[in-house]
Amino acid sequence: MSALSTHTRAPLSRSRIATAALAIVDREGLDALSMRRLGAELGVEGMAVYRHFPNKAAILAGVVEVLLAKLVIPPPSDVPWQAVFRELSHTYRALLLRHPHAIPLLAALPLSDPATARAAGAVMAQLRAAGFDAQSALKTLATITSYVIGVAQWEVGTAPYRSAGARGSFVLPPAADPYLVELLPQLAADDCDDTFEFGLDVIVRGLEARS
Amino acid sequence: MSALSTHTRAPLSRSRIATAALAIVDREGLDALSMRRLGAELGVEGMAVYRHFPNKAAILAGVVEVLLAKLVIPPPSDVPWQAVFRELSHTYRALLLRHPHAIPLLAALPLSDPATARAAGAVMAQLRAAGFDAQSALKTLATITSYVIGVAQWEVGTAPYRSAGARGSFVLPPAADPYLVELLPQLAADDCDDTFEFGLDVIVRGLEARS
DNA sequence: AGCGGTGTGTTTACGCTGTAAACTACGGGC
DNA sequence: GCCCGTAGTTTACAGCGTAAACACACCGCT
Repeated sequence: MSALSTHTRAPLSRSRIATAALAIVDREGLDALSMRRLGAELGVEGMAVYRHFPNKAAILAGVVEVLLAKLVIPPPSDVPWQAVFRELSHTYRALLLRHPHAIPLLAALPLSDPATARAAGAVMAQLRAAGFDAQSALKTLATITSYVIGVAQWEVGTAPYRSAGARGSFVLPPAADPYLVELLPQLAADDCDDTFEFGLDVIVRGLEARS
Repeated sequence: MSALSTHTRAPLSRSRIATAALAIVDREGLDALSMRRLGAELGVEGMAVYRHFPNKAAILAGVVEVLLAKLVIPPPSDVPWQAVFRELSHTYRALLLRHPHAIPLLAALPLSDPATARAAGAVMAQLRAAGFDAQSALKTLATITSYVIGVAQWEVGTAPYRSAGARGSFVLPPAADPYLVELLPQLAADDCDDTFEFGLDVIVRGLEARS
């Protein structure tokens, strides 16, 4: 019986495990990802995962890998760099927003793993092709990456306030901080896509002004 | 004896606890902060902390509060907004770099606690005084906050590579990703303060171009 | 056909975590 | 002098990451 079911189920693999881990993170948040929970998701006993990953950190790296693999970065072309720049930013932003619970993972990117390096390298190639010199391209990459991730974090962090505002139900206690009272309705009224576009415009214009 | 020592030591308090927690985080990293460890730091039994904070999340909020209290934001003046903007950015950046292990805490800022609201409100006041309308001020705040935090995260995350580069000892295995091989020396040669200034210039210029 | 090795998953165990509950001891008001 | 509230301690529990020992199915060899 149990032998049969063991025999029947699909075998574990690095990618199956990483994908399952991402599914848990997406569905239940980063904290919900434990070895035992991951095992359960795969119909297996937790410790089984250690046959394929040395430790939990490696699994998180695997999740990052899965995420960055979804990031298709087109090869350099003769499209004006501003358009390319905007498109890459939007693509990355969309990925982050599709996996809000995984943002801290991508924010901490140590560039160590090949997945990150590959993505970074592809963007660098784009920028170089657009005429940026190596150092400017790197600085630009750092700037835009920081910005996109930062905004996504801001957005996710402030989401509760926006939705509370939309429902017209701020949970503010009557004696709340006056700054907060002033800030929150503005925050609630804020359209994050607009805000992102605002900052993206600012950065693109700033880069244009530099040349 | 033990009664005496109990009697002698300074009593616990919210701020004493939060400060001790920050000290642990600074010295040993976020993961090292546990209730028992925090108790030990205070010469007390872990569980004692629960008399002053309802749970660990509240302690982390307390740490954020302590950190943001260090952020002195000058009142509005007639200094050109570009200078104010640059100074605020540098001040915040300096705070983050002085507490690198706490960056994830500040990155996740949900604006919920009064401390965050106070700081955000003070910056908003500055921007308003400089002639930004309310929505632009908020978007600008979001942009610069995202950028400063993002760069700090980038910087901390890539620090190992820079220091390895400085020592001329990349730990890259011979068969490393070609992108990585190309990227890493550039990264190692990068001066983060320069990179920060680069992006800050870009943003300031972009904001100027907007008006 | 039988046998040993290898590789995958399971079991058990250890020290750690956050925190609920019960307990102890001190200080101030009646 | 008692009595209560407050601060700190003790004990306990479920869950964590992971090391180690174990069980079992498969493969190639003879």
